[in-house]
Amino acid sequence: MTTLDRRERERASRRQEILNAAKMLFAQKDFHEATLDDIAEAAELSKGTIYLYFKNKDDLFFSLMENHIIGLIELMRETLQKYGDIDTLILKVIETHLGYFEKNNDIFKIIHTERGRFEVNIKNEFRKKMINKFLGYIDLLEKVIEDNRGSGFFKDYDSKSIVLALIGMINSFTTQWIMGGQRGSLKTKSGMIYDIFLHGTKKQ
Amino acid sequence: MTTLDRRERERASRRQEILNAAKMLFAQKDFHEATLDDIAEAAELSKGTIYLYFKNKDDLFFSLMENHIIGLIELMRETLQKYGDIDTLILKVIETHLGYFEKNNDIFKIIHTERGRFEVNIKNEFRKKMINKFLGYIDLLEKVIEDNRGSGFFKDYDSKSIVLALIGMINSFTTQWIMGGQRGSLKTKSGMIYDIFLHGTKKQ
Amino acid sequence: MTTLDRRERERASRRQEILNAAKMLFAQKDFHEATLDDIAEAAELSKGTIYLYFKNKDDLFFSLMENHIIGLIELMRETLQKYGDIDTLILKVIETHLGYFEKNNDIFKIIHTERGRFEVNIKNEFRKKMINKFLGYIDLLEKVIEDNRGSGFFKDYDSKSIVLALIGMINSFTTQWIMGGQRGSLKTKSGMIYDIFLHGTKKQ
Amino acid sequence: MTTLDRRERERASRRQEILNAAKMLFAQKDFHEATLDDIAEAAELSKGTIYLYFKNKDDLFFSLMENHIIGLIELMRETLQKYGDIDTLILKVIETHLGYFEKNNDIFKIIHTERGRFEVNIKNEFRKKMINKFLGYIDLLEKVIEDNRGSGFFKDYDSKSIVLALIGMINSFTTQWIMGGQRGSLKTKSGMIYDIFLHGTKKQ
DNA sequence: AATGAATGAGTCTTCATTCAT
DNA sequence: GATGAATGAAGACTCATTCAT
Repeated sequence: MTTLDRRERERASRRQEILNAAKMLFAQKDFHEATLDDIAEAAELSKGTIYLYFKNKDDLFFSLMENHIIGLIELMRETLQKYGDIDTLILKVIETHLGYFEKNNDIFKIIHTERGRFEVNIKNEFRKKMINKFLGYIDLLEKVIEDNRGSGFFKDYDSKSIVLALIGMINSFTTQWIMGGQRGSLKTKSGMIYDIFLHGTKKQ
Repeated sequence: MTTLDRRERERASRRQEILNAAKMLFAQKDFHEATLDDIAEAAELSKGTIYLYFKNKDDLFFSLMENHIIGLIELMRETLQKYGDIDTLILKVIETHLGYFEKNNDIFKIIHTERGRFEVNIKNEFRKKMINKFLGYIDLLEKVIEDNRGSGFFKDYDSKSIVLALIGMINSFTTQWIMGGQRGSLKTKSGMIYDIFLHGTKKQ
Repeated sequence: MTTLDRRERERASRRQEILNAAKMLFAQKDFHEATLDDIAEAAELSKGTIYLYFKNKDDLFFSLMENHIIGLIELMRETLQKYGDIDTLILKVIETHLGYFEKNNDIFKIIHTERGRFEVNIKNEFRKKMINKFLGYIDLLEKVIEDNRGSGFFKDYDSKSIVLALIGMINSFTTQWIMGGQRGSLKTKSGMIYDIFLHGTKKQ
Repeated sequence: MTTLDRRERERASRRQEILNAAKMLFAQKDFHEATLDDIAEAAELSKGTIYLYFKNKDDLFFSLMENHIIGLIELMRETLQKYGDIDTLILKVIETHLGYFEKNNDIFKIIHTERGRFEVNIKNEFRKKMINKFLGYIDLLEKVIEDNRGSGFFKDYDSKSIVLALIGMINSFTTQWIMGGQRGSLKTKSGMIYDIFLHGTKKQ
């Protein structure tokens, strides 16, 4: 079935092209301002074709997001398996997170622009699915804290709060880096974040 | 000029009614989904009237934001003048910020939903003005750090980074509180944020 | 409230203009082929304006139909009150029906073109409402038969069947007249229909 | 030429499959609402293949109709040859017509739904062809009347009118039967229609 | 012959903005 | 100043038709 395979591959690659075009546009304009005409033009496809690959604009948008959240979660999972020492682990978590968005800064822009939309107003199914993916990521990090509770490493705040503190800082620096025009490497901030977080949350 | 005064006052109050209606709707929907029809109806005014008070939808939106950022800055200024001791000051800064958004959670929702729009993609004038207001707030806090550098209180990271770390954490908890349905008082988080921030950024 | 009255009247007349334009176009093309652009242009209005008077295309279409069915029922009611003698009554019923569609032949075209659509496939609410209006008309005529049953005038077939026979013939001739280009007066057929129906359904 | 024959036969059967799928769908939806995608799926064929058998959607639709009108005409011709006595003949004509649509009620639904389209607004060639087929059927029945004029059986109305009266009644009952959900046999109405028509059109 | 991916014109509908009253 | 009717540009989505494989 080589023909079928090829067709399958072509379909997948076409889908990817659309997602790439969409990524570019959603990073520039916001959801409502990026039109399907724009996206089709950027993908060098006709508008109708997009509907062969995605049910509608929402589907396209959330597929894009989902893919990337999944990608980030995968990457983070790998990191978590590689390092045992909690100290190192935290640094690596920060680096992985920053690294991912340094590389995929378009996606960060989109998440940053649209996140509020599905966090605050959960109306439709797509958004609900989306937010669950996000929460999955938080959960993953929460477990890291939880698993290292015994070591007496962290203060007695609940794990979710500890994770929120970390994520909050990371996002803050990422935003800053994006707003400043992505100058230099975002990863250079890892050390500082690590330091502040570590001393901030460590049992004295 | 009592007549003029009254006219002036009436005009201002009308304007405020529109802003209130807009606040309610932008907190529920998102910029593009909240229509001027909605807002006019909520303000119990005709759509055309809105254009007598605001140049267009963008102007209405950014006036709303601007008012509140100014309000927050005012409030923060007062706080800063009241407390001299850096230790106490930091706690009070956190409390003031959390307190403001606990009270004005509609505005936080809007900022949270729309922030990305003017932070990441600065296209039009309104947005540029907006972002400057935000930066003004950051500057204000930066100065607090700067003014207490001599005391050897803070680590040698640049002041902006220290502020970003703090703001990032605060936002993270505020988002969490909003998403969780504003249960309890947001201010209860002040202590924890203070603790983490303080130990995280303090010179050992 | 003369101003309100005038506004009311203007609104009603505008609505009527739209209905007239719609009538013209639905008589020429079918529901799907007559576009809102066409209708707006014929009404010398912008497309958006139509939506100030009708919820959507379906609403416009069914309002048009409803108005006319109601009009026909009204007219028929008046006829029924004027004549007591069953013999005359039947002739007048036929004349009224033919007269109505001779005058409103656009509407007959539309009903004839679209009737099947809501008779056979009753999906949406509008269509359900529509068909009920039609059935109301049939009911009205059934009652005429029923009320004259005692006189031993009609054969013992159920009233609905008797009415269906009559309506069937009337429609057949109206269609023929329309297809033939509305030449001459449709009402000239009354006598023949009356004759065939009367002798066909009369008790021997 | 056995190969050619087989190919011929296969082609014909494929064509028929498409027509059957189309019949099913046009009976459910209406010309514009039944899409070629639907039809292709129902026929278990690719959309493109339909275009190898039919010029376009109109062609498919009218071929379907044409086939059936031809079928009805054939059937009626056979009936007409079997019975000599005008009395019996009329009953048999009614039974044949009702029988055909009882069996092919999908087709009746379609004709009922779409008839207006080609009867009232004759625009394109397909439709013109269609209407001529219909008129051919009327002509056939007209000839029956004409051929029995000598016998002094029918009133002196023109034959077309007499046929229209008959067809009108038949259609009226068929519609009723379809709308009522095809309960019982439509043919049971033959007697009544025959009775009303006979006495209605018979010379006294 | 058969496929089904691609097309793009065409449709309904929405909504910020204007303007006569 | 206030109104709200009218506008029309713009957007998401559909679907008959074509064509390379």
